[in-house]
Amino acid sequence: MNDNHPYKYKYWRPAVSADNVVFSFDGKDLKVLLVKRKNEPFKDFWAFPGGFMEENETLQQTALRELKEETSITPLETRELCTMSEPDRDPREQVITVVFYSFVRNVKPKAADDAADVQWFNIYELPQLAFDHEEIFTKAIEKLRLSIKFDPMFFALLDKEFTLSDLCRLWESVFNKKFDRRNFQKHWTTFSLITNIIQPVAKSSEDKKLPRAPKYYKYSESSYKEFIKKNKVRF
Amino acid sequence: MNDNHPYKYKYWRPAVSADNVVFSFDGKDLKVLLVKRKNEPFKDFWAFPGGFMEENETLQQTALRELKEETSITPLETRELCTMSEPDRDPREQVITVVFYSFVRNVKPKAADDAADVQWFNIYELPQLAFDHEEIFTKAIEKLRLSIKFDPMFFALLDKEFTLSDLCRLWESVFNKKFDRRNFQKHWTTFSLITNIIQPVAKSSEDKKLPRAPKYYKYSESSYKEFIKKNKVRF
DNA sequence: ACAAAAGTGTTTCAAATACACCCATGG
DNA sequence: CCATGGGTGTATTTGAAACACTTTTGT
Repeated sequence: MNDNHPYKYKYWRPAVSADNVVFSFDGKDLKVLLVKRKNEPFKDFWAFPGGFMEENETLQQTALRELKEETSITPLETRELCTMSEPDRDPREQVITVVFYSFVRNVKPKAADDAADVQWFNIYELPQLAFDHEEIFTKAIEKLRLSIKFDPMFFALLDKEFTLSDLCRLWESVFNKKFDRRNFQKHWTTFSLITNIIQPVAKSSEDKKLPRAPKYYKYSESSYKEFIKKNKVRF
Repeated sequence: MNDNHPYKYKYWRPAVSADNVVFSFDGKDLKVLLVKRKNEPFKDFWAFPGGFMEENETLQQTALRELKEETSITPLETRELCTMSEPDRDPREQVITVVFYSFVRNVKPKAADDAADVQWFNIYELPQLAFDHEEIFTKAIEKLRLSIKFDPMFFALLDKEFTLSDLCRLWESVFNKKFDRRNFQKHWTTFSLITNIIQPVAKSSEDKKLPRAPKYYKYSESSYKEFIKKNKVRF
């Protein structure tokens, strides 16, 4: 590195980027947001939206800023997933990337300047990805499956008012397998209705055409926090 | 930044460091490894061992290299904890740090050049820490408590051959509370002996002076993997 | 009348909890 | 002979699992 630089710490430094794994759920399939790269390296490959860090922002801000720039999407909440730092993960020079994941609902992305295309993909039907993004995706799915039980952020994937069938379909998408609807419902109507984590609501507008009208529920953050407080480890 | 630099990506870049939260367990208390800083900023404050990234290494390698340099300790395994990137977390310029955590047993650290002192601290009696390291520690404890049930790395905190009382004391240290010894033992002698995750061994050297000779167990990685395979999510 | 989506019910079984008691050893 | 650390046993309760049946409505 040129010695005539403004840094106080005289250390080599990698380029630093932040990427986003954004999930959404259309009521049937879990989707993940990908952008088609307009530039080298990996031109025309699909990749998770993201970009380079700028001065005076946190990496989370980098992630959200780039996501908005490239796809016009802004999730309410993001979580850190992992950091990728293999020296040759970018063919040109060493770039470390910090990956965040988030959930959104019912949003249509708009492709921006440096992305040729933006699209939701069924998580079980992904195209080939740029860089080490397939490895990133594997980590994201693992995190997803680990956290669905206790991370209330998951409810961001559902409408504010949802049915237990909706919730069940979400779980089935996350684990890519069928669950027993009866036991699934019982679990939530006993365990979770006692804790009030989900609460019944009178659904105002009934849009779906269903043989029988389902009950609707909403997620209660305050009850969730109450539950977490009480739920201590014992033996 | 000076324009005459060798980087292909012409972006601003922060200094990047890696830090280590290293836990150990002396049979009674959980400890964490801290170094006393010899240099500014935060001179004479205690901090987690770590340092700046060098070219052509991964962040995990950075963490392990710095840990070895500063304390002479090399854990068998490390895991990523989080990334800290608040612009003002370092008073001189923006430094992002990727934090790793690991477990070791029975090692004495040796202070090195750029650390005035190295010491194990009871995790419930920590001194004031440098930078945002107290926030890092809070995250580390949370991770610890979340993962003790299913992360086999935890057994690295025990001797290869351990008693169920040892294991119980470890849990008690992690959660900072007492467990019912009877139920704790039953849990491991039923659930986990069936899965063979821990297996009884004939203890060779009996060093402790106890009223009654306890049974000794060892952790079985292969049985753990077998268990994880079978343990599927259902409803 | 029947398919399709939604709801409820029962029985069983495994695991967590909350308890009490016995055993061996060193002082 | 008793305190201490270690081991075993039993009753209760809870939640998960594996099952079948009923309700509503559009066609």
